[in-house]
Amino acid sequence: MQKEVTIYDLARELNLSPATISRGLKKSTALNKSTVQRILAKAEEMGYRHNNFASNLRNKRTKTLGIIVPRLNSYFMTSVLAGMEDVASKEGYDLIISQSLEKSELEKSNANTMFNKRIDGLLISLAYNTTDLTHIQPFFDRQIPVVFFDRSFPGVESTSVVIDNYQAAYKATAHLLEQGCRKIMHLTGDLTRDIYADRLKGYKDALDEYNIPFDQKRVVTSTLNEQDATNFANAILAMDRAQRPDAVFCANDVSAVYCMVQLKQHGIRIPDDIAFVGFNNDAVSRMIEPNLTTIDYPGNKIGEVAVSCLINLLKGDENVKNTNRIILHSSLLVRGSSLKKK
Amino acid sequence: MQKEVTIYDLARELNLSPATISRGLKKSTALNKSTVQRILAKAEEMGYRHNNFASNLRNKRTKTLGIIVPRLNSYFMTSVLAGMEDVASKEGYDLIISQSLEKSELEKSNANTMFNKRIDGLLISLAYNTTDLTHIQPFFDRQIPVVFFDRSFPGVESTSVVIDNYQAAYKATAHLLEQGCRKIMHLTGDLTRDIYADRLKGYKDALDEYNIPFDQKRVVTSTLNEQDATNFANAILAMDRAQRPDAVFCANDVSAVYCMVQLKQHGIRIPDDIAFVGFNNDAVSRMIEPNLTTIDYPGNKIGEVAVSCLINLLKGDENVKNTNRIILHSSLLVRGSSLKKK
DNA sequence: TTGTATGCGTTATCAC
DNA sequence: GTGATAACGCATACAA
Repeated sequence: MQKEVTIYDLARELNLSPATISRGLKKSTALNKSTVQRILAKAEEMGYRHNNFASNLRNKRTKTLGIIVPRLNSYFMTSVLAGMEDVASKEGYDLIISQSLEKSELEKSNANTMFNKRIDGLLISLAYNTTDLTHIQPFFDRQIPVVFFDRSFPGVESTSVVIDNYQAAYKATAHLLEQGCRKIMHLTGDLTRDIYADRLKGYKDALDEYNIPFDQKRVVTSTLNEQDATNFANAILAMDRAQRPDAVFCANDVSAVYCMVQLKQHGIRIPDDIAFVGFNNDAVSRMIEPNLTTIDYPGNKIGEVAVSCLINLLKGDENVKNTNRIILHSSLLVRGSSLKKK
Repeated sequence: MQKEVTIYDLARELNLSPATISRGLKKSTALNKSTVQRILAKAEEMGYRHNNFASNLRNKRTKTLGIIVPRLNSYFMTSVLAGMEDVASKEGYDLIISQSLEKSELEKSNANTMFNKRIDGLLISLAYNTTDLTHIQPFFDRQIPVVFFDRSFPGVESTSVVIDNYQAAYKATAHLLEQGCRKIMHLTGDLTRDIYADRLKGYKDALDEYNIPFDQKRVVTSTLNEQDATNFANAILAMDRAQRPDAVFCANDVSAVYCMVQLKQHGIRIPDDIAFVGFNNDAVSRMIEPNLTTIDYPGNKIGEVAVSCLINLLKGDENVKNTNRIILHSSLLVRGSSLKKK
């Protein structure tokens, strides 16, 4: 281990006090411009590296943000993280990232770990089956700011950065209705997650707008994974003609794709027999044939906004503190899977 | 900000010295068992949290490992990270994760950031176009251990955790040959990355084994992304019948899938006209029809091994220091895309 | 087995 | 403008 250069070394070399060096390094305006220049130059020359630990110890801040996500393996999540990393690093914050793998248990344990690591703030997108926020309570208790993104919690006092899932689902469903579909099924996730509840509501209201009676049997709740999507497809295949849907609106792209694969293997033509709309604009939506119509929304932006928001909270910004929801724009990308030939 | 409990608080409560508390907290065997118990109990009771910063400052270690990956958005990478997180957290290490997005420039800047954050060790999978290791030199200079995984660098003195890409590619190609394919094309990535060079070699040697002359025109280098895969497919479509391949071996699944999609849209039947083999066992390999034959290898395991290795290095383990490559097992998963009907 | 004293590198509070 | 000093919380060499 090589010896590290400290402010004392710089002080000695420049015949200044460590205090002055410390100020110079952060370009304090209370110092002579020329002094600052000399200090910066010397630091560069001697290969000085700021020591976060001493600094954190002194400041009682860790300059670290914790992130808990359900999974990292979607294009959406990757974009979110990229956006977060971008803003965070500009503001000098580190990120600690962990996955809950959609399990509430793991989410709790991750939150606990982060609490013990004394992160300055937490960014979290909830797991499927998280039904309470007791594991977040320690953060609330210590006034450590928490920002929810994408998957939030109803009625929570923290800020949430989300899209208008209701609106997006409404648009998706209305699009199918415009294509002439009348028996539209909806494959959704756990309805305790507000994003899925909101999407269901959008679906319902669109039907209502077109005077199609809502039918509970047309809504299927699942984990949206490969197995469930295939099961869902099999259920459709088992229906008699009169029952069969002429369209399916899935709450994510992955489930839509697996479902389409299964249906196609059994001779269902898409979109002629059944039209499809997904959600997320994942890469897979462009791999399936026909390409999947889906809802696109900006992961990057969500990440950027969430971190900015958190950092403003850390700075004690009162405006942010009173902001409950930040809603970002989403749009419908129409592709082959939902375009009925006229 | 609530006041934190320190070892001094515990010392006062228990009428012991801070030194004893410090020892007790790490269950030093030099202490009375009962003393340790009392300390642990009190710590629990008072809500004591260990302060990493004070500890790191004292120890001159950060207990943080840096990870640089090309991208986070594949199932493989997610598995690798999960494996890394698992072992690292068991050993009390934090992870800082960053993406190079396949750009050497970004990789350099990330490495630099991590160097300045004083990570104890670095885990890196190189970007496509990284041709030198000058950005890693500072780590070598300061004897900060570096472990390469998946994508390594030829001739580097550090340990690498990889699979036998040569063997895997050999198996993949031999499988196609056994299916009766004779005009096998290979879509590969940047050949400066040894994994792609090795795969090419495996492809060549398998051909050789079957006495098929190697033809440079049958090998296409690309970035393996959506656009390149589609272009590659178009090039195949533009060939006259005699030239057209009867099989394609792609260096990853994503390119194979995009290529298949494009070919299918132009009436090519898979596997009858052209058989396909990919690499990675990504989720998309099971979304395409027919399902893609691919090479499966354990991301989790690679992550676990890489971190164990790095931690042993940090402990000064000489055996690891002298280990140049750790090679993990991979296997061929045969699926519809390469199974010619007899 | 436990206690004393000190330093890790930085920064904030006073001084001057 | 700049300097002296203490404090952040922990861990270790040395004493007892």
